[in-house]
Amino acid sequence: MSEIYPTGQMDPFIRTALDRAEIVRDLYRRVSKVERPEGWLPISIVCPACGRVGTTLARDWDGATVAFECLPNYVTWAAGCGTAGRITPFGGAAKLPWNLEWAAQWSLLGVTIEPCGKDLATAGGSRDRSDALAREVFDREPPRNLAYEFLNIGGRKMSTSKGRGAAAHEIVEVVPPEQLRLLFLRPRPNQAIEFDPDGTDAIPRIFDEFDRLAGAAAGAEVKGELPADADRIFRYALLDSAADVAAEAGRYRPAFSHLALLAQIPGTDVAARVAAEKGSALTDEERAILGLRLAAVRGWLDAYAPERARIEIQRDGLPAEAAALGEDQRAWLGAFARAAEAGPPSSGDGWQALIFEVASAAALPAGRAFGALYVAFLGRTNGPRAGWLLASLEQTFVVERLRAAAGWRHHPDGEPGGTGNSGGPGKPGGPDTHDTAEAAR
RNA sequence: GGGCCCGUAGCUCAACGGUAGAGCGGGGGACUCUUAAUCCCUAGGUUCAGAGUUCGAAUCUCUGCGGGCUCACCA
Repeated sequence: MSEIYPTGQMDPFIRTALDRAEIVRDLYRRVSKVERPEGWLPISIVCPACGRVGTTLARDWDGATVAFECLPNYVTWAAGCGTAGRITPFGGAAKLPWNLEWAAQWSLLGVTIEPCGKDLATAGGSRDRSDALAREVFDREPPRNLAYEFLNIGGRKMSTSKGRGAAAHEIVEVVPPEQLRLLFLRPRPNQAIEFDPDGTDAIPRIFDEFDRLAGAAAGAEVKGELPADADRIFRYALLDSAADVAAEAGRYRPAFSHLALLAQIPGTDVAARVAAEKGSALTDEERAILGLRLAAVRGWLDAYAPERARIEIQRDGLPAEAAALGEDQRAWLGAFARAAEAGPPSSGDGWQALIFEVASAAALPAGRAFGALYVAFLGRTNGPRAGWLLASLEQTFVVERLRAAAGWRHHPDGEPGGTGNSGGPGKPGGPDTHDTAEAAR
């Protein structure tokens, strides 16, 4: 705005404001209960000597010039230089006070609608003053207003003692532009946006919602209900709202939570995995999307993710959750330990194949086999692709842990547990497993 | 003290006058290389409370309670 003053375009409004200074004064008093001194003029002179704006006081408008003085003690935050004199307040020599400038802009630019934040829209606030100024000083209906709400970051202050606050620049690091736009577009404008990324799945969720809208825009069937304006919301969430929506919507976007897993497995070529899951090579655009998401994922895991999103190899010992393992799973783990020791696979694929192979031989459903592995190594019933997880660990640790998990026994009544009902068709395992069990105790 | 927004299933929200819904989570099930994936089933919430308007209210009005934000000047 400040570059408009020198062009002279604001001059007519400055003149009007000065001519109607009494109306402005009265209006401030009426609308906002702000009392201006007698003879006050709605103008801020730019001191020709020191260039300060806030330190000057103007009076005595004669239709061509005003008297001004740059006062040392007018405001507390700056000291004027003491210059005084008369000046023509046009062409950049002076500025209008905020509320008048706002109202003048509406006339200058022909604004018909201008939403504003609720801090300005409060009763007797800036918006009320500018509206009244437009009507009474510039003889114009103010533009249509629409007060919008704020974005709250989980009720947290901007900077927390832990340094994991929610300053804008920090959020931007974890939420890429298009997802951030979606965050603002989705709720109604008069509704405050509660965004609490800390320890929640708020960030993954906004990615998922974005992907869901993309899916819908691409014509795919998506789960759940869609908002009435789903296609428009998606279009305007895009950085370039003139972009080819269908093309954008059709791009392959790996799910955030899935990437969060892949990113936590050491030695994984995430791009290769994602391409394999897509079924074809990634396009340049998709590579860019992946890069952005991976950065977001890492930032999220680093600063915001809840504990349950972090996977961690339980190095210290067999997780307590292993108590819940079934007999069939223990037997399988024992067999798998032997197979792994006899012929350790060298790759994630190899491990993955071995898991299925041994599970098949033991007639154990794959789901239970995988579940047993996750419990043994992560202390949870699910996790990232087990083959690659095992491939990232040392051979001896893997075998050792498998044996320990196979031998863990709840053992409430002293019954050794070798009831034989786990043998079944699965030859491998049986006796060895039980021996291991005894040894482990 | 004034203004605005919100209070609906564990969580995030949708329905904005016409039989309370979705996603996620939770629970159950399926799946021999998909394994926080995918698919199927399931949850039963006095819609903050009270009063009013209406044939009918989560939805409109009023009051109360609770939560959040905002309000000199300057820009």
